[in-house]
Amino acid sequence: MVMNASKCQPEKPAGDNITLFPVVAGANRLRAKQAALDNEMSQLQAASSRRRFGRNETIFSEGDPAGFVYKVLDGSVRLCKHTIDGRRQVLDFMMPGDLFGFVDREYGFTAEAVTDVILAAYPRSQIDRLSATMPSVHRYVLDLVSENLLALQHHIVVLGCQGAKERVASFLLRQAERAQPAPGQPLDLPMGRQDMADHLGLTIETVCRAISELRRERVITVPNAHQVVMNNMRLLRAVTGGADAA
Amino acid sequence: MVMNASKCQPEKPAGDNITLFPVVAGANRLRAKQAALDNEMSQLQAASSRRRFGRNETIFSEGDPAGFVYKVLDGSVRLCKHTIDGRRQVLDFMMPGDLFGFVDREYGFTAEAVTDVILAAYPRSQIDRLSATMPSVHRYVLDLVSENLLALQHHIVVLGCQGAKERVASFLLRQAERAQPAPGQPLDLPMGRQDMADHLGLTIETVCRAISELRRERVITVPNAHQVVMNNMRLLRAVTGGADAA
DNA sequence: CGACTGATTGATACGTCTCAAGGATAGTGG
DNA sequence: CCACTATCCTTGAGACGTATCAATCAGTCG
Repeated sequence: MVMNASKCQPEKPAGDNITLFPVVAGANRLRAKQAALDNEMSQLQAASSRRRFGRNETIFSEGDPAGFVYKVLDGSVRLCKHTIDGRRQVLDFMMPGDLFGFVDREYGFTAEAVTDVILAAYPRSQIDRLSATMPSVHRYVLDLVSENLLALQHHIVVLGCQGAKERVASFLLRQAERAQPAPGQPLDLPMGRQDMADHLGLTIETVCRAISELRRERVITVPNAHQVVMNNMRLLRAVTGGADAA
Repeated sequence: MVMNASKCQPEKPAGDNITLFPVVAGANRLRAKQAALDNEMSQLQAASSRRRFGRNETIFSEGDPAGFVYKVLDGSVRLCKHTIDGRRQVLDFMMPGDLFGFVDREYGFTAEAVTDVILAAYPRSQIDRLSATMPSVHRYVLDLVSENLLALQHHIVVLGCQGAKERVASFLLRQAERAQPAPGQPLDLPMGRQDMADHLGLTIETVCRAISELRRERVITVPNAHQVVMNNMRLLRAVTGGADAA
């Protein structure tokens, strides 16, 4: 139970940089304040630390005081809700470059390492201070939350309207959009089938059958359990039943 | 197709006030800036306008430029996503006092009047200006969005983990928590069965059957299609299977 | 009163879950 | 290096829950 299923590269710089906010924070108008921003940012980066977690290790639990905002540098993370009677819902998967844990004073979900993972941890106190004093940072946080909101809304449509095959197709499309693999190149799926199932409100067997069916229909190719090649994006989108328009 | 099913009271002050933000914006530290805030707020209120929509009328559509933030003064509103092939997902219902439309430059969903409805419309430009200059307002907007986020996450658990009866029970509990009816007093459900079904990812028949079952088990009493009395909150929570802990 | 809309109930079909049995793959230890 | 073992994935058969189709019921409005 030690090593990662999808082998964990020892030294890939991954998330392109370890700063909390990307250079362009969603708008160009920040350019003028870049100097001041850089200063604050270097403070933030100085206060940040790296953390490693092994596969299936818990990063934080729902209800814990939200002391840190995390950025995935390498590996992937699942955000889950656990119900009292033991059911589990995976809200989302966080991939390299993604931020999580920036809402509210207590974490609203549990974060677990899907693979061995390297994170950057930023103190919440610093983020809050920055957000309060710098409109650009505040704006960026709001943009992050908004994006999050849209993703959740879309997932509600998936869970509320779609059948099993449609859900799996939507999931693959979303992962492909985030990872942007070159056409014909395989898409990495670090999470296991059970994780997908708990994300899509299905059982592991139903996920398997849906994937097999898409494979039989030649919509996708499945070199191994953790990789998929999308042969026909158009067709895959059609499978979702119009829920994924783009 | 004109009058409301759950009779639309001609002059109930409803949302307790017509200001965009309540007096206490989620934190006490605002108190000091109250005077300045009041000034800004009065400007905002001056710029706001009232709007009326009839039952099933569209308030705005997904993709429309987000010119206004709305507050429900009377009646109720459903926020939906429509898929290309005609399926519909109701993301949430907005009741008196609730705000909607404050994320992003384009609306991410369609808003429709469930009943005849009276709204206050606030120009987005003003809100953005306030939010950029006043940290307290910014903070309040963030709180609103966060609350929204939590609600969506919870609903994902409902759709992903729960069966039909559990979903209906969760829905009733949530509505009761928002409306806080006195014990033994009926809870108003302005929306029809089809709206509930599209919210819960079920069919209208399944919603009916779940409600009937809860009625047979004496967990709820149903005076009419638009009212429910919760006889046993504890039992109702147990029905949800532990998804609604509080 | 009579027609309409929405809610409810019943019978059946379909899709997903459950339970069970192989099969593939990676890590372990001889 | 190879067999061993554990874990995960895949497939099948049958059970269960929800959707679908159809009919009835209840309330509202003309």
